[in-house]
Amino acid sequence: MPRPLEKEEKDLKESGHLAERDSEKSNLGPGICGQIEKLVLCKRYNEALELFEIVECEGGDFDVNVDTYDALVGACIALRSIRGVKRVFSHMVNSGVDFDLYMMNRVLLMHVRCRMMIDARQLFEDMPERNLVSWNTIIGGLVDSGDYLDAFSLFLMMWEEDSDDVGSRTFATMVRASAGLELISPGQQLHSCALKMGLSGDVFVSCALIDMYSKCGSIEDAKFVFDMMPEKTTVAWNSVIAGYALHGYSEEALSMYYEMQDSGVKMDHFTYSMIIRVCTRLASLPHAKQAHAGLIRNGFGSDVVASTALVDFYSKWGRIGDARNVFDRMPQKNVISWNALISGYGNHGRGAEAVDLFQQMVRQGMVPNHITFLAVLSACCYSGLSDRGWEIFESMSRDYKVKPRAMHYACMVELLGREGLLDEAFSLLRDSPIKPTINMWAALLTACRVHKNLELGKYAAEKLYGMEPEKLSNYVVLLNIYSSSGKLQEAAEVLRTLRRKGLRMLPACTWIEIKKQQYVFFTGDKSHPQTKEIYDNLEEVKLQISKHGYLPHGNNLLPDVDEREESMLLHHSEKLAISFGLISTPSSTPLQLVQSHRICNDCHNAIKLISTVYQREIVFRDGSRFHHFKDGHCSCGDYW
DNA sequence: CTAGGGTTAG
Repeated sequence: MPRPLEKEEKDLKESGHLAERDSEKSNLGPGICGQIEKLVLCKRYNEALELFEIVECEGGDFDVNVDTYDALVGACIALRSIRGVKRVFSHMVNSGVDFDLYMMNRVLLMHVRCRMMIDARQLFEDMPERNLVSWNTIIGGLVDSGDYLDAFSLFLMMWEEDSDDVGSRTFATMVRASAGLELISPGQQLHSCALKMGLSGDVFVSCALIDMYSKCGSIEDAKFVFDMMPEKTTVAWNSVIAGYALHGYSEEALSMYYEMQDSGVKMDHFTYSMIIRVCTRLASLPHAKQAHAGLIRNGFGSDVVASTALVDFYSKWGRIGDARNVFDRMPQKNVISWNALISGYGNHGRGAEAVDLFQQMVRQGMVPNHITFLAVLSACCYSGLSDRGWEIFESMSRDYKVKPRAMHYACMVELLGREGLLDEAFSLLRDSPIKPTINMWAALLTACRVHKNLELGKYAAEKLYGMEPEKLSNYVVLLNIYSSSGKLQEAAEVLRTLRRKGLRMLPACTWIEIKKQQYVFFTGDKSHPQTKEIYDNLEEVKLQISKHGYLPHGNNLLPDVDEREESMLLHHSEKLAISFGLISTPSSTPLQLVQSHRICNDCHNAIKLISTVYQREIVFRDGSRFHHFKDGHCSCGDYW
């Protein structure tokens, strides 16, 4: 039963929300209707609906007036309770209460909010009269549930019925529908209509337009609409930043964020979530720390989404301890938060802890999804926990009713491949209930490369050519397999195929951030002002790691780059970047690098030794995965 | 009617 309402009642009376209540309706006991209305006013919606249900069950029919129905409808809207909608609505119908236009619109909204779109459409059809609110409610509901085309046809009906009555709200909604369809032309038409009707100054229309243009691929138009806004709201800034982030313009997104900060507009948890994600892509620790501080300072520290983004950031950049800290402080966590941390542990080569967390999450009643399983399976895979991996793989559909998808099979192919069980890996791929996908063949091909199985590797590579003939890296892996086993003729053949197809290898580049500044290095790069120091230091590094057993072995494995680079092994972009990092940061500072291609064997080996000799943690993201080098070991288990 | 923007994997 509801707890007493004295405090809220007092507050409401003082604020004028409660007037001469209780006396006027006394048809049922001690003012049940009044109780319900008060509970709704205090946002205690669950209790309001419970009370309604109790009275309904006990008393059979009791008189409820319009205000109480309105309150109950409000409770259903707030709670999105389908059960509530059914009960309240049928009570209303049976009571013969008068559905005026206002009440019809409320009832319509109640159905829309609870995603009962079939009933909502029927209600709308049956309405004896409709106004702008009715149209907006039903059209908005259709857009929210992704029925964009239906939304358009209703909008056109509305337009024909009375085009003068179409307001800015409707326009904003329809612009959102165009964004959902990812069709720019209806969006443009709506834009010009809005201009003609003088609605373009409307904040909501502008924000919807920004979002629509960026989702339809025109960030320039989005920026134009944004620039035209006389007063830029938080959402306007967020929308345009989201646009840049969506298109991979991370630097632009970041600089817009600083402009937003300077403009004095309040930033919210949406802003921070996006920016933290941008920092993840840019591998920028200082900017991420700044955003983390801002998040806390502005009181969004307990936001689930932003905190999850932070967990992801810290774990991707080598700071799994910090990730864990953020996670442990989160007052609420969702599946995504757990997934982020589990895959973090997996990427750090800490599979046992990932499995522990998985079990902990299940014990706490969190329901794992397909991504959870991908995270925990790949954690087992990276750490060589194959028995545990198989157990979990088998339990996922049996105990958790999550059907393994192609990616889960690809992961298990990799798990077998790591152990050198290539035939078993191939059988799993062939016998899986899913048609083998690119990822499954690629996992097999990687296994063949690492374990030097020419025949199967060639077979997998050919499959991949058929599936993605324009993708360079497939050819390069085969090229590597051939050249590393001395099959030079075959290697030359692959190169000829490449030329025939006009596929050019792109130069590899590595970038590193020092003091909030990004530096990019190409192989043999001499454009940096400190070039001499970088190269001299590299010689010194080579000398130091040679004492610990470093031997250049360029003929062993080509990187995914131009063959010219083979002779420039020592000057690979990752080595240059690391050399620069070593001389530009205090000792024991971790280094963070991003590489466009897959790291080559020689660099991988060299970096492992550097991490020991110079006592540096080196976090390296390459084209295929995440490497965390520490004390001479890499989190990938030397398999990538 | 009270709109518009955000997090995990690939």
